[in-house]
Amino acid sequence: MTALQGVLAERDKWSAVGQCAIEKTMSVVGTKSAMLLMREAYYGTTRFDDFAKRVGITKAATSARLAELVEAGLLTKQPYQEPGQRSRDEYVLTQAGTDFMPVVWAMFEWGRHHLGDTGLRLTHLGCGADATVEIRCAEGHEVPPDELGMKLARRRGR
Amino acid sequence: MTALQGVLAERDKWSAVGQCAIEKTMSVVGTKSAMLLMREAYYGTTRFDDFAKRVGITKAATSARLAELVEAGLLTKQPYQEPGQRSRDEYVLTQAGTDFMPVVWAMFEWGRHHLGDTGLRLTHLGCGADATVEIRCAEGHEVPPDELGMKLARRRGR
DNA sequence: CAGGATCCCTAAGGATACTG
DNA sequence: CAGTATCCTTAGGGATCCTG
Repeated sequence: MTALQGVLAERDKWSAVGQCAIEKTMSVVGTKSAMLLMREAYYGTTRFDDFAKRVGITKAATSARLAELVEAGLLTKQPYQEPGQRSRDEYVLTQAGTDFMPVVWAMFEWGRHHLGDTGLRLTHLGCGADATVEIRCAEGHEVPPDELGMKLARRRGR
Repeated sequence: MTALQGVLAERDKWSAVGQCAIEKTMSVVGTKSAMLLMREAYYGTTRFDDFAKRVGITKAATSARLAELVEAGLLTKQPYQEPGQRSRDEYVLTQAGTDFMPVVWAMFEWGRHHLGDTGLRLTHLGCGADATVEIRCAEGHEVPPDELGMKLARRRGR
């Protein structure tokens, strides 16, 4: 039982506020290949062919998905030049792309627990302990499902 | 620059370990409607028609997606009976479904920051502070992108 | 209320071949 | 290496109508 279930009465009001952030996010990066491309970007991949090979999708799909991720602001194309070669582009993470990490690693963690563990673990390099994705509040408390709520904040201009 | 980028040398070895957890997760719940159905489940929706109406998809899609979520173990069908009515099923969250929260709310938070804020906020009901989705280690440290690593643990039987 | 059936359209993505 | 172009298959999902 999650505490959010208490908000059903207000829920319909929120729809009126505008399209849900989850829906917008899924529209932008809601395909398997987009998620896997982001994963590869986190692993350090920057070259087109490496993306295609490591994700295991065709170049056509790679091209389409990378273009969308660039357009959505998660990656940027940056020119680089190897000696004797013409200038090419590589795909590097933006701040928005790095901010997307919790989504990808939350999926990783959920899959690991519920769909079979491959032995891979996220770790905190600073102290060596395993890392995971959690819901926490600004006061630093871990927020269990039954203490998670939703509120409609007064919006400040922007 | 993320620290994970140091792992590229080992990365190809991991592919051999088996299909990535992110990929498996996306195969199971990788559609926009599945995510939105989970969101509604967190808000407390349990009835078929309410899911269809609140998510804004057709009953055919609702039926297909809910069946997949039940099969994947995120929801269960539970019989209920209203006085004078025949017995029907409602869809309730399982533990695996509740465990999926970080994925959905991480998308919510990312969309809120990068695709336009609707004013909705996650809150910790216990203390009233805003809540968010973070990467933390077992020692309780918040893990910034440049301190997040990946390691291949020895797998223990199960 | 909780679907199933049918029809149709679009997006994702594989395979293959070609280009600068 | 970094794509583009073409062809084809499948899955997601809207619209509409029907059923217990």
